[in-house]
Amino acid sequence: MARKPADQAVNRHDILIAAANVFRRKGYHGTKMADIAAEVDLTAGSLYHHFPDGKQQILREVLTDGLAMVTAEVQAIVEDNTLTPDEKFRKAVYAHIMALAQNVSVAAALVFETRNLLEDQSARDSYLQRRDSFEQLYRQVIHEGIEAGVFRHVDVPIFTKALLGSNNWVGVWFRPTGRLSGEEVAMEIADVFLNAVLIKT
Amino acid sequence: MARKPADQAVNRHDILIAAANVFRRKGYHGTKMADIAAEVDLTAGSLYHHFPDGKQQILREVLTDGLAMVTAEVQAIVEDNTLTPDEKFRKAVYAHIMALAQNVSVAAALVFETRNLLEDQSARDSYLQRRDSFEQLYRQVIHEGIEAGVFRHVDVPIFTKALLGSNNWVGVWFRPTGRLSGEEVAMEIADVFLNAVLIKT
DNA sequence: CTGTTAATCAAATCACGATTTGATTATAAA
DNA sequence: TTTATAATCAAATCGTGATTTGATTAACAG
Repeated sequence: MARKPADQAVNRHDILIAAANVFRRKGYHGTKMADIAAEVDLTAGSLYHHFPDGKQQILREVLTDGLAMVTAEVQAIVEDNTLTPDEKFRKAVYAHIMALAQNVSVAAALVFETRNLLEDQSARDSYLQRRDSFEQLYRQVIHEGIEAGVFRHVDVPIFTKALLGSNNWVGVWFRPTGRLSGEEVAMEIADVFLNAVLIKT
Repeated sequence: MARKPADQAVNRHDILIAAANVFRRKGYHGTKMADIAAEVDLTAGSLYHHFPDGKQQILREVLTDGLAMVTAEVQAIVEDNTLTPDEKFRKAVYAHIMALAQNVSVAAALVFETRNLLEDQSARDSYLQRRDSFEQLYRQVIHEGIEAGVFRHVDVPIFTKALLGSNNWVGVWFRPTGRLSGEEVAMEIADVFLNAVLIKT
């Protein structure tokens, strides 16, 4: 009945990656449908075959997929209850930064393009809600550490914002070709925040 | 010879503030000249009287003025050599965040709109250079603390990026009507990063 | 083979929004 | 008062870029 995609045919995922790349270079509004199309050797019109709702839909999917990816990484660690609070915290931050460093374009989109989602009231709300849930993961980890008596009594919401700010920012400045690898950066930043919360012995 | 501005006439500064406000709501590309004009009760065309180079010039001035303002605040503290390294660090972070919290729209522009400056090769380069100088201020302070033996041997560039990430992010989420005042937020975050670098006793 | 649907393209559409232009008005200086 | 200039407006200009439309081609199902 239906036709199976041929090898050279582009798929939705290729387009989303391409879009994220262009978004990083030019920003959502600065990106033309033709730019995204060119990146995957198509014409602008052809994109509507894959994304009937056009540019806005592409942005929406770049962000939801990106957030889902990052969330999955962090959640896996948060749910591992064999870890002590400080190990859990360190690993969560490490995993978070690694996920961002390995997908810089998507990471940058998560920082810069979320604002351009402000149409589609429903789609946007559901995205923001998932973003809040992600933040909640960190609050929970920090809270557990405080309860367990290993973390200082920091203001959890503010500490979390500070942490997210640093991590998100990695998506803005990190370059795989830089002085340090993603692993090293992730390690260093995890260390900074762990030192910031740990009770001094 | 020339005419002195009447009381009700708008001036360049009013327009820049208005522009920053609209930028925060809609982003640079999402902002129409008419939007900025409306904010100060003018028509789009009239803006060209104050900013002959149009929208791009307005963005450029919002950013350069904003960066200059923030830099001035931090620099004043960095240059005060009566302060111990840890006091200097804490006060610099505090002043930085206070400056951002008191000018949220400008702060948000510094984060989100710098990318849209990517025209005017010269103007852009000079801006980026000043931004680097600002970052350099922090690196210096941290370096001094390490030399003085009061700070851990953190990776200075990475630690600085982490700090800037957190601080910049304040411009994104902070609302003057929120649970905590700018002072409280500034205090809390300064505390987080001070604890992160201070050598445990 | 033949028919059906997926993928793609080239060429319209169609709006929107930055900038320009040509008055018009207000105010300070003389 | 006059006059020059600043400040402003309303109405064109002029491109650009998202989306639509109507073919055209390709690959699988039968």
